[in-house]
Amino acid sequence: MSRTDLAAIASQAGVSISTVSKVIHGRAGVATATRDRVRRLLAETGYVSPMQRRARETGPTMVDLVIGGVSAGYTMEVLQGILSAAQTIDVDVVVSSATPGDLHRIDADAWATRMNDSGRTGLILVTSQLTATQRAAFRQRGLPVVVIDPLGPATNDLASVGSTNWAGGKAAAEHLIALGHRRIAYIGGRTDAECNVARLHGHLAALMGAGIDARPEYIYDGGTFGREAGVAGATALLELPEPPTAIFASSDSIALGVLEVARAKGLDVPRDLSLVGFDGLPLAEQTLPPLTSVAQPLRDMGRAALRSVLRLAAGEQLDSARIELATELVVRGSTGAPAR
Amino acid sequence: MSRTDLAAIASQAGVSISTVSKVIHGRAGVATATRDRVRRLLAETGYVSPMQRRARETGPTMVDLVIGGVSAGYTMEVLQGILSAAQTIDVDVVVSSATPGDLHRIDADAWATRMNDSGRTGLILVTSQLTATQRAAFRQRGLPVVVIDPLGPATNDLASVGSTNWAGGKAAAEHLIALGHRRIAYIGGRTDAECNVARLHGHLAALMGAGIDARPEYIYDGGTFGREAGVAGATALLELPEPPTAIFASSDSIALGVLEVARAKGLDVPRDLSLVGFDGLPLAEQTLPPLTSVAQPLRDMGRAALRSVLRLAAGEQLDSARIELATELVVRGSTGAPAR
DNA sequence: CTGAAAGCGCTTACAG
DNA sequence: CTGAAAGCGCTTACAG
Repeated sequence: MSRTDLAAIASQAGVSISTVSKVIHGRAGVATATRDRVRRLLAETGYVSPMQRRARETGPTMVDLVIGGVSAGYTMEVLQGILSAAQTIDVDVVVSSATPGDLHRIDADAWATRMNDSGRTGLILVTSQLTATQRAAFRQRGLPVVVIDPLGPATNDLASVGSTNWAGGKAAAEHLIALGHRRIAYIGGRTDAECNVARLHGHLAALMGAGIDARPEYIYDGGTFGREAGVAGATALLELPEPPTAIFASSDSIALGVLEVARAKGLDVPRDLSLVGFDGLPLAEQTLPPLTSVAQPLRDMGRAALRSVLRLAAGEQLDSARIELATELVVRGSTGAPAR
Repeated sequence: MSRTDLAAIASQAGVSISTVSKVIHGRAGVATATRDRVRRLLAETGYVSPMQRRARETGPTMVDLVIGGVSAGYTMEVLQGILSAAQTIDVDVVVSSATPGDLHRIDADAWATRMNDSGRTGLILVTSQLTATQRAAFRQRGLPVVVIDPLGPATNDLASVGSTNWAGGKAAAEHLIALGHRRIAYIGGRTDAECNVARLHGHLAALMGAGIDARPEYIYDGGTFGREAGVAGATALLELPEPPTAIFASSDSIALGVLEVARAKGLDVPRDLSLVGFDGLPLAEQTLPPLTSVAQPLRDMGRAALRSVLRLAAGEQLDSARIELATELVVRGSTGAPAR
């Protein structure tokens, strides 16, 4: 980014330095047309006043983080990862909360301007997505954005951190297949979440690899990653004429819901029903039986996102716009060989 | 604080403006004695460059928040309360994480200085405590501190926000007594947490009020507010020669552990065992059966803490150093009349 | 080591 | 509505 000063803006706008100064400070005595022209130029060039520049150089490095829209357990893990990494490298994290829906309605231009004014270095979003217009607003001001587990598909113009969802889904199903299961159901999370689609397709790939038909009635669309999806899904699946002997839930929260239903129905897990979750949250260790789960390295993902945003802010190029950390199948007590 | 500019410092130090400028920027060409004199004056007068001044006046209000050491569900509720309140009044929240143990080891002087330099307005701690020395460091710099649910007892020189733990504990036990229970056990959380002690004593007060003897074997010291305390406590309590017909758990997480054990033992909740939790986390609605719980208004507590810290920063006096918001017993499916 | 003087980028009162 | 000009506080090259 070139060093833009008032003089540069002024000459580009064809006005005097005084006029630019007035626009910046919102003083009266500037024609609307002139004001708009200068404003646009100010935004395009990403003008930073010497004070702001100085504040940024002197003050602590500050990164914005937007959470919201995911389970408390998931969010806390990512947050802890980011905070612990931030602490060691002396970065301050400004946290705010917004659902993906809220986010789309935010005026990114005003947001980015504000971040710039406050000397923020970059932005990390959790399980969310920005519109192209919003991303442009940040890019224009040289504010890097990194998304952890973006809802939409990974694109090259958006830095993102995720995990190997497809491989994780495949590992989960393969584990169940290796135990002898043939009737394996899938309970999905948010339909608009790319990670959910990848998990499902990993699951299907494993079935296909083992020569098992993917029955449509064994794929339940939960709509959310919450426990309620597990309750609804398990209820529906276990009432099928030929119920599954194993369920792969696309989140640990969903798996918790499944566990509740199984118990309410008097089913023993894993004897009557095997269950695999996804996320590897701390709560997976604490259920009875402890939950077999595909663990995402959520803390590492938080750390990686912070590192990426700082590297981008320093003008470095990322090796790849998309970072995928490895998932790991953690086998606990909720999976076993099918009874029949 | 008077408006100190370089000229004022220079005249007080008996040197030129140039020299002061050199000292500030650590440039060579200043005698050690001169440098020291100017440095001292700079510190004494609290010189703030126009850029810093501008940044602080222009910039957003920023409050520091330290989380850690409590369950994800609890923390997220408080965090959401603080963040939503902060959003509406345009305050930025800088979050960091530290266990109560970490916190005691931190050099508060350096911390407070840093907060001052970064233009922070105040500090909110969650379920934690500062030493007297640490509190003094913040007081000296005019940085207000508010603690949500402090570990130690409430003192007049520390602003804190909590809930009516004693009344909540009493309400829980009274509810169980009203249902006909006489053998009511208590599973406690952190022993060093004042709120835990208050809940226990509310519980005991209810028993006493109903003329029920408090049996020592019915009071289990879990040591933590986590699920493991519930597992250990329920296991011990249910193996007593005369097991309780109801358990009051001092946190929802503990109650979850109790629920697991009850199921593992084939006990029906609430027919064989009634169960009351404490906190009113979202997860309490999602268990099977849904958990009767003494709800703390965690989001409101977060909001109140933010409001308090801002009022203190504005130089206002709080009506009371200790704010206690009302708990509310939310009756769900985990409590009923004892079978026998 | 020191400071008068020129210069920096920005702001503002004011003449047109 | 506009901009030349004076001024702001700070920085810096340079003469002493």
